[in-house]
Amino acid sequence: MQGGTRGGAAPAPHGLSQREAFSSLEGDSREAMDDRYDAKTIEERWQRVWEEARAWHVPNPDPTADRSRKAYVLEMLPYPSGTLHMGHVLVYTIGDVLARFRRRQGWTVLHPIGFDSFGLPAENAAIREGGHPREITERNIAHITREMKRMGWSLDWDRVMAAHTPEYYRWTQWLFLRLYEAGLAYRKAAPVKWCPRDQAVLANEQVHDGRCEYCGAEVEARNLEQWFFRTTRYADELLDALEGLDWPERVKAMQRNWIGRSEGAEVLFRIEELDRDVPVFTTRPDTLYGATFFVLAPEHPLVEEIAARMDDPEQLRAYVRRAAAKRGEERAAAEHKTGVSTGFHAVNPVNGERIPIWVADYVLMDYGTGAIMAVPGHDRRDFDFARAFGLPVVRVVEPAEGESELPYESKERSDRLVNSGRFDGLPVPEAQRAIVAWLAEEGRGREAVSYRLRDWGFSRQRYWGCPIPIVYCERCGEVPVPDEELPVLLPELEDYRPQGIAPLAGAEEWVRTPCPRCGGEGRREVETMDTFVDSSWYFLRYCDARNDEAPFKREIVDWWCPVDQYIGGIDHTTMHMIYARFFMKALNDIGLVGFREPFQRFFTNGWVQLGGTKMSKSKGNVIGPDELLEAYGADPVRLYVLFIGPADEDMEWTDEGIEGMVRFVRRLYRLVSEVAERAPRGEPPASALTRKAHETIAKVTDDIGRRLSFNTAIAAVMELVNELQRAGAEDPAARFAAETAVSLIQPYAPHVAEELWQRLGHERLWAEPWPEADPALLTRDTFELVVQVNGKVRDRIQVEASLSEDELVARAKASPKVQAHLDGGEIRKTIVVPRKLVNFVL
RNA sequence: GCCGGGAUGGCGGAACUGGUCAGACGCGCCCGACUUAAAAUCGGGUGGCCUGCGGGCCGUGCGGGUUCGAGUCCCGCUCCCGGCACCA
Repeated sequence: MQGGTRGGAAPAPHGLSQREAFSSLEGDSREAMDDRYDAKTIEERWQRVWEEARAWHVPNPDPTADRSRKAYVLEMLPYPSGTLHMGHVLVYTIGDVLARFRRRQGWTVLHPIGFDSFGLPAENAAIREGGHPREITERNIAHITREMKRMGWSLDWDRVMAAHTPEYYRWTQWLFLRLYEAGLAYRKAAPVKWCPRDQAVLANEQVHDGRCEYCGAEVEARNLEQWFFRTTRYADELLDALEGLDWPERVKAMQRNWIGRSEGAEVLFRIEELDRDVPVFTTRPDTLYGATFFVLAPEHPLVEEIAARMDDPEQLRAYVRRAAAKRGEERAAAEHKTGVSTGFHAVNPVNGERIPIWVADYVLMDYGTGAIMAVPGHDRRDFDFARAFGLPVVRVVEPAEGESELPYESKERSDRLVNSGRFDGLPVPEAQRAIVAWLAEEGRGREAVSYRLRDWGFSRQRYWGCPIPIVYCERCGEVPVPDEELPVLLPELEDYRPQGIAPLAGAEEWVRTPCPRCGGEGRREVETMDTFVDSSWYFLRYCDARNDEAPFKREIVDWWCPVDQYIGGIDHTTMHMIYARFFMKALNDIGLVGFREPFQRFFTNGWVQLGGTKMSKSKGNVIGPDELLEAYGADPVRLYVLFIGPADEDMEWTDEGIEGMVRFVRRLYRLVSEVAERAPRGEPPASALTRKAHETIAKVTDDIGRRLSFNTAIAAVMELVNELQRAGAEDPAARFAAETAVSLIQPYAPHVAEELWQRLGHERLWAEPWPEADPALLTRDTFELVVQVNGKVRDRIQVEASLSEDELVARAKASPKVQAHLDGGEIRKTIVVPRKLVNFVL
């Protein structure tokens, strides 16, 4: 624990205060041994019982069984870091409450767990520590598994998977081959950063100011053949299907932004000197007359053609090289726009005007067509460029009234075209239609849609990942490895540091393999898959986790899926969650699954903060679950992380808070123990305490099941416990109230609940049906009628629920307090809200 | 710039469909009981101002509005958080 290092705010180091708290828990020697809450003993005992009963294992149902009461509860696949952190504690506790709750409601619950065990962190840790990624990964998995079990999460460990095991990645490869066959996985040349001195591919983050992070050499762009999934084929569906998902609005908004659909037109410009047509994409076809120059991205294929015909191409080529070495962010962050004039010209199809062609890195090759018509009068970026290089700026859109400075980017309905030939005077929307229609007629353009979403480049020049099952043969070319030869095992490697094109290239014996098609000499693909491929289908594997003939059986997957409740961080919204959605659409089209969306309902957890900021090692404000478990026990920690605040918002951890939760658990423990011993048995009377218990059942059931409002459910149980305590252990309803409280708190604090349930003379609370509120007890036969005069509350009177509206008014009017305020006035209006209030308006 | 979310006591938060003097539950703080004392525990209090102790007035970021009634709905702002962003 990072004692005393967090912001200097805490008077005492955490370690200390927790140890004090711990000793005080044990401290009270005067209480009977039996009535002392000892988290450790209780938790170990019940974890053993559950393990022996295999309580959380769920067998696969008959695929024809009714699936109206199934719940697939899933937390995002964890990367197996050395130890659990507070984020895990929150996420898995949320899922666990839901899983335990639904099980007790008689649902068939799938609540599995696994590990995202391929990937850079393990590889980097291995490079740092000098071990093998596999050893480090497996050690971490073993450790984190123990911690997860100590948290008491009801996970089905019989279905555990880990992405780095051949049993799993065999099927990752198998699925890749299906996508490959369907034309959804393909290779194309794409630029990577290459350090000529280290002879290695660099990750984007390893490039600073166009230089290698390690040796400082100037980085080059290399076009490497890389693997892509055709995510863009589903761009429209990925966007439109968001509508039907029960996800938080901000998550949907993020995906919409990410997909970035925009409607416009593609327009063909003729390049005069090459006598070639080049398409551009624009969202403003109405501004076509305002195009005063034309820009190609530095990576545009025509740039080299142009350079080849220039008298002095060196300046242009140097610019292209410089642009290639820059990272995307560096290009975007550039203070001033840069570019080079080519001396070539493009012809505007609408008026035949010749405009100069420039090459500039503010135009991106991978959006639109990699070329633009520049309209500086109505586009900020083109305007900046025009200013920098003294290019003309023309106005072609004018607001209906008033002045407007250029660049004028807005497009009000009333804005009209000027300087646009025969389209002058047309309002912007009509002008767009008219110009596109004219272009289409002339064969110079058409309506077009462009997306920000790119195809997913999933090959990595790294060792610790799933090998891509492809062999390159001189005669046959690119050949997929046949299914029977899967898995393509990741070879053991002495040196797996990034070097050359990819570390696997160094495993010469592994690389050389006969071509599966012709038997001639072949070489294996040496790149590995992005770990997001592993996590795009893991939730399918859980359904049929021990199948060694296929990744899964379709009927079984179709029975369990889609995931009913997905839980995880909002930070995975745009990558993982889009990739997994893409996978389901692809697998459905291939016929491997019967649905198209993986996650029906999604809950985003907040972050546990300390001292106002997210816990992080670098800030030194980390509280580890290990220490908390030691100091307080799993139940109080589970209760507290869900009690601090709404689980989907960031929350501030405080030592006082968790200590308050320990107090609550101890109070519950003592109170229920007393009730178990002394409370009368038999049917509870229809008393206020009994009613409170039923109201609490209704509230907690709704809070967990419908609202996912975990904090308010705990508060409701606390209210019940408070009322029980006031009534005392001898109250005739005490036993029922205690049983209800224990039963309702069980999803949150399963160990102590089980212990208390046993004390109350029962067993197996985890399998006990969830209590149901008696509706007869929820509707009271009297209620408190609020009487207002002019909207101000003047009295509250107990009345029978059976009274009619007229009778309510009569009672209200009869109240002396109300009379005092009605005095002298004439009642103009009377509002009656049944079962709530009467309001007299004077 | 575009898009999304938010602002309630000393603090975390509650109030779900406009309807119980807004503030549940917890933390903190204050008072009391138990104790030689302390801790623990238990009981009580705790939005602000005024009070003749009956109560009165004000109060949910700011300014307007709708309504018998607004934390909740509408319009206009301020600030905070998040996503996208040379995306043509």
